[in-house]
Amino acid sequence: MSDPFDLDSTPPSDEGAEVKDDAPPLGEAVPLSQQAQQARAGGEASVGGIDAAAMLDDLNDAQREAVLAEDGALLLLAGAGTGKTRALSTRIAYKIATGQAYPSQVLAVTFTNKAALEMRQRIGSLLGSAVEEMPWLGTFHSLSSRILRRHAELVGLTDKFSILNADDQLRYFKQILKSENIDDKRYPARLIAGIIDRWKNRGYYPDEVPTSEASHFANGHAIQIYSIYQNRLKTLDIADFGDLIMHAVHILRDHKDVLAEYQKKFKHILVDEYQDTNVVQYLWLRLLALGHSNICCVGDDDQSIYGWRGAEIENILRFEKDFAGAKTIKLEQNYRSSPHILAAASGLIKSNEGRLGKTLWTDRKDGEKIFLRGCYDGEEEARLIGDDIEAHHRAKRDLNEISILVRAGFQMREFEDRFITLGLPYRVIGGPRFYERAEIRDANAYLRLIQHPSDDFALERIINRPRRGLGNVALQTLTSAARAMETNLFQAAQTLITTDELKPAARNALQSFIRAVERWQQRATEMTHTELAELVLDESGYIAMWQADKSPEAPGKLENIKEMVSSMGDFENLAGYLEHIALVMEAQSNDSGDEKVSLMTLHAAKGLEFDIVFLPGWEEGVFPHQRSLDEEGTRGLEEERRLAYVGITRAKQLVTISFAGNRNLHGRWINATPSRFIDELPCDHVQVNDDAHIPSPITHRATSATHATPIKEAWQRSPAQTIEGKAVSSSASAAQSVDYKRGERVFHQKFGYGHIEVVDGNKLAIAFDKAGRKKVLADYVEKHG
DNA sequence: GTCCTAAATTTTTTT
DNA sequence: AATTTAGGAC
Repeated sequence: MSDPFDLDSTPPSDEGAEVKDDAPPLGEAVPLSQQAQQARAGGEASVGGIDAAAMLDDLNDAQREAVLAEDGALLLLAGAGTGKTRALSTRIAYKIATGQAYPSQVLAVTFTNKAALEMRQRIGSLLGSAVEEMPWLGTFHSLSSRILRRHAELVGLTDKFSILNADDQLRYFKQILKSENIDDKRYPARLIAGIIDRWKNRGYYPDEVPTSEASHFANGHAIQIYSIYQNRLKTLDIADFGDLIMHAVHILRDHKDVLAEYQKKFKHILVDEYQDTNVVQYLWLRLLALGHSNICCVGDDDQSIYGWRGAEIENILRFEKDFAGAKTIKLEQNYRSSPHILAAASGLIKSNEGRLGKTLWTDRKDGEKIFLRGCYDGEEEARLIGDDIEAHHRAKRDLNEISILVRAGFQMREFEDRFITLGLPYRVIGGPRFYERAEIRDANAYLRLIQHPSDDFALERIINRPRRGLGNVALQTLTSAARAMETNLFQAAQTLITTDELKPAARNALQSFIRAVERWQQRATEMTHTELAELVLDESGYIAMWQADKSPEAPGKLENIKEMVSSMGDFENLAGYLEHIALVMEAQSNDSGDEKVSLMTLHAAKGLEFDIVFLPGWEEGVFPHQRSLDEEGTRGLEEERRLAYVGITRAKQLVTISFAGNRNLHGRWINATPSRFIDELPCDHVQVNDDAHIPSPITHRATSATHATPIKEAWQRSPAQTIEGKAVSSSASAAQSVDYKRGERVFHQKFGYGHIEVVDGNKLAIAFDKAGRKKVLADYVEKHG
């Protein structure tokens, strides 16, 4: 009887909720201005001892207007640093505190889990502990997943469906390409995946794709694969990321009764980062908001940076047409950045066309101009930034308030290398994720298979990990058997072990594997999911496999698995845990509050702020990224420019933009040109900085740009030298044969000091004091007493 | 079926 | 440059 997703579980009582839903304690009947006065006067409007009026005290006029605006469609056009999350959270908290809505009647949607968490915390602190639950606050994906589980049968799934991750998805596309005899050189799986993803972002099932697109994209192969793929997912009872939202929209669209239920349920809909919504997400909102149109969207057209994921900036530009009678409130007072930073960012974004147009202003007067620095190459850039950060650190600046924002992940490496050498503590945000590590995915695959035997992707992953003698041939046989029977691999395997299609050795191996899984499934009902995980990882031999592994990373992997198992205790049951890892991917950061510099991509930085921000790699081809220009033209360029805008506006006090004259990109030296965005920065707010305060070890470089030099001239002069003569550096350390022994202490140019753990010919596995375990060639280290 | 070597491919951004 | 994939030897 207990349905975890019961729509009306949170209000005081199920029956009562119906009535109260229609007549909230203090209602829309009272004009809002009056209501606000009441609230200010003494909090009569408040419920549960919370002082709703106090929430308004620290807001500016526009923010207060946003909180108090009448029901109906409302667009908050909020520039960077204008307190949009604050306004949105307060609007929700205010509605709850004044009794206009129960927490369970508020649908609040964000894009990232991080944003959802932050909003939850903000609302929580506004409301105190009085109202903790906000069951319908989450990301589009997590909320859709909930809706989908509740009505899965309407789209041919069960409530236990698994969620497919991008990795397995791509592997499966490759399989289909092969089995359909499609040339994967001409039509790479990535391309097909991209096309299908775009269709899903627009909400098209295979039979709904416009015919012209269906026949032209990838010569018709895309639609062919999409159709096969979607059918297969259905038989396996699996949904991918795109499906979560697409299926939810189809359910709402095709089942009036279900839609009505949710429409009635959600009295208030609030959406964060509206500029990033794509077509399906728009439909999703549109359907749910239909009727009362009680929807409040917050966004900034200048921060739309997810066009490549299907985001339609038009959604926000069109808002007032979409929702008749919509009201727009602009939040323009910026509380974050200094005037120079704000002016530089505003000047840059002016080059974009088709903006809604906001004028950010601040009453701050302090602050320095943006620093611009040309460097010889990427290594020097990393060194100079490292030096700057050390200087800030010595000046007692908090490292947590310093960040380096890069265009793409590969740019992070040289900074990590440099920071390790310096011993400078740093954290990578959105870097390699815990749940994406191979050992964690293996362990989870065991659990997925037990939970949901039709999860072919899980079975394929672990059927031969550890080695059971079930290699490609056995898997091939199994796959074709499954296809012939039109069922999943697990069921096919159960049949296959009763026939003699497989050789005896393989058949026995398969049989004992299947029996083991069946046994674990039974045990699952009689123990906690944590105990189950321990049992399975032990009995399967998976733990033993890593224990027997002599490679230096094996102990770390075992450590990760241990961490994973212990984290499972935070979840109610196995299903809850699996749902979490599929949707969240990020392990809860148990960051020990230590001071650390943050390193991340510009995309990951959205919504964050720092005192000091470094923006390296502003070179044509890197930023704006070449691919973006090639594939999206002007549209792509404008999105890159918005990304630059996002980067600059993260800073409260200090921005340092830099570029290198020579850049090593995947092994080739490129003679780089400074980014066009540098030219677009207004000169009055930029200071060309040639490291007057930090002596540069590169002597053959021009070092004379003055503060007054216009930006253009400065960069044309400074980093003009190219790479000749540079590539000699590594050949100097000729291979002298030295004997190394286990336990010996050594020094490495990049990783610092460490001791040898394993000697394998001229290869050494070394545990570095700061850099952790690495495999290194003996030529690159020297002995150290 | 497994292991080793050579070649190809990667690097835009994420739920 | 580094990691993944394919092919060939055993």
